[in-house]
Amino acid sequence: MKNPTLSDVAQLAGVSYATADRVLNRRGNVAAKSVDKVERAVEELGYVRNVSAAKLSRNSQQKLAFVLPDRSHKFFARMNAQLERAMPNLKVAQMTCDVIEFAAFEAGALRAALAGLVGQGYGGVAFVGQGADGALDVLAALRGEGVKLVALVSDSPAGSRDSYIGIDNLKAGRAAARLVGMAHRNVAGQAIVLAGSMDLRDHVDRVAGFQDVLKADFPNIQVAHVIETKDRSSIAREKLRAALKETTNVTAIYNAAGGQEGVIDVLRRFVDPEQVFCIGHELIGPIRRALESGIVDIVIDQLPELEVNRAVALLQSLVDELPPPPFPELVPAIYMRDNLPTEDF
Amino acid sequence: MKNPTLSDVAQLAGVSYATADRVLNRRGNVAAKSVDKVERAVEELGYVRNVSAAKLSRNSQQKLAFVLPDRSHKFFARMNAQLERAMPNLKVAQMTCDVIEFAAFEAGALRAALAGLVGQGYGGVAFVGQGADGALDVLAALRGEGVKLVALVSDSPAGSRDSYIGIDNLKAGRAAARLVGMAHRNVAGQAIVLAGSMDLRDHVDRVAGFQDVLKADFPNIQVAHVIETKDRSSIAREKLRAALKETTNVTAIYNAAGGQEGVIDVLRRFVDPEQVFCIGHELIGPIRRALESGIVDIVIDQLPELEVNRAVALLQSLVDELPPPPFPELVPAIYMRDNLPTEDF
DNA sequence: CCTGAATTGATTGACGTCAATCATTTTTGA
DNA sequence: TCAAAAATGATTGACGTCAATCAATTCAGG
Repeated sequence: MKNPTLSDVAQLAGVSYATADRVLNRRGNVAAKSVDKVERAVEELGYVRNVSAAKLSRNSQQKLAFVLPDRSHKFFARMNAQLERAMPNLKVAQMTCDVIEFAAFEAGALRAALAGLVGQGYGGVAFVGQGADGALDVLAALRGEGVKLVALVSDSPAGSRDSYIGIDNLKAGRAAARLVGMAHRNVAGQAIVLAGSMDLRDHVDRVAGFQDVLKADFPNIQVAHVIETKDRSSIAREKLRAALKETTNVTAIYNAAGGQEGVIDVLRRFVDPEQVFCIGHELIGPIRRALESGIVDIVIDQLPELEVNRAVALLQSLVDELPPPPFPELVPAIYMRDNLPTEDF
Repeated sequence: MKNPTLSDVAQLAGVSYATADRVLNRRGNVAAKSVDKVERAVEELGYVRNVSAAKLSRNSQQKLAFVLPDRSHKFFARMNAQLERAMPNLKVAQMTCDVIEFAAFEAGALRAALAGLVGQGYGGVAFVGQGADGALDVLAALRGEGVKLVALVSDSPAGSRDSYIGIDNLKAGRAAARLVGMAHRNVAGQAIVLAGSMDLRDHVDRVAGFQDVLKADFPNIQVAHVIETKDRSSIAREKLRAALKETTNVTAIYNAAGGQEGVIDVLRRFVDPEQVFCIGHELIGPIRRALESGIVDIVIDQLPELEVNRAVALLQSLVDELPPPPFPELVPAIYMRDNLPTEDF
């Protein structure tokens, strides 16, 4: 009924409490055969450390940090808001959480933000991996001092973090293409694709997935343009407008990028929603309204609230050295005007 | 830096530790003005109970139970498996979790299963609410002895449980209709709808949502039949076959029910996938393969693994009287052959 | 003002782990 | 075989809360 304690383990192993403790907390100076005896006893009793007692004894407030692009990007504002909602829960777990914002798409900004965390005693850090390639040394420094790292939304190289939480962008792009294809019903047409930057792995993946499926299953839909917007509305507006002018029979627009206001602007003014199937990413205010009014047909959303929840839970288990929660694969929502969430983002 | 303790609260409030304790743990026999003083001090210090210390002191193994339809239903097998994966995490939280299976679709089976839990000292119970109408008295009995209740997948009446975890089936049906409509591109056609039983709220909602959207936005798609299958493959097979025979120009099939093997059978043998847009619910083995082979176009999945995770987390917070985690609205996955999860269910 | 009831104060052992100290025993190597 | 090194044992205070006890004080009603 009652869980075994470390004393029980020691007793069964035939060693003192002190030795059992040395084994479990890796304090060293233990003979191999003692380690063995203790481990066998742990196994036999199914001993698991009483986390409550451990935390209480250690009596340490763990510090977490979330390093996110500034919240002027509405997508990251959603993450920020969710983090805010999670604060009470973090508090009862005896943790604090700082949010560090950095200028998105500015080279070196992530690096600088992360560098500020070195030596500050953080137990875990979640960061949006966009631009992490230029921060590998800082990430290594953090890990070196025992900080647990979780990449969010956009992955950083495998060796540089403990875990990644984000969607599979290749699949997202493929799904987008399938939906476009379905909506065409074998009618031929031209598609325009927008991406923030072909330097960003996320966007590259989405575009690649999109093109793969079109090529394989819907050959009569051609990708006429792949536009780079740098996630800026003004650029998107101009380039999309130009592309529309020089292309006949545009039947689909896939915006794999963020910052969609510019795209919607053009759609609203120059495009017949009946003729053009339009699909984008991330449900933020303006996009939602475009969806509701029929200008946009589908929005793929990576559910940042869910990602934040997972990051928090994962960091908690990492810093306490507990087994990670069994997360199923993260699958983005596909929103239409008919299944929008009740809360507005 | 360090969190305030109850002693700090007592001191600030100008009462003894004992009195502060009496207030926080509702032990009674405290004068109103003392309660007030303590509450003000709590507020001012931002005191939150140290959960680790509380759990340690109480030293109680909490018992949870999940009451699910038997796992011969592959959908519930998925839940079962996820629960299995969550066991280590429950163990470190000093909790145990029993899984009680009952015969699905058998009147009284849920009631009987729940009745077996009364007086057994459970701290929290999650149950699939299908058929809960006949078990309201047992639910009341459980709540009466302090058991926290969470309805899963299918809700039970609002007053009979603490919380509900499941998808919005109306929205799911609406989304299904939208996808069907998109794929028709203004071409007229006939749709066949299948449901397990029109007594089940879930299925009724899905069908209603489906019909709503068709009526409003795609009037040239008619619902020719609404078939009740009792979630049995044999019935689905027969009735669908008959419906197909007597209907010309069938262009869509929406299966809102579980137990889809029968439907797939018929599709495989008698239906041209090119002509008929087919959409169903819940990604289980056979459906997945039908999706991959092009017989089924879309599967809406309510992500039972996620639901189980939430139920576990929610029950934990309920039994420990902690603030509930900030869950965003649960949105079902829309699977196509292109965005299937890596793991097979 | 007195009495019984209500309220408050003071204190304590337990919960299981951590982290430390100090003494003792065993092992190793020259 | 002996000294140094390695390993082990024994013990302890702290962590913050819970749940209990018992004594002391305040309050209400007659």
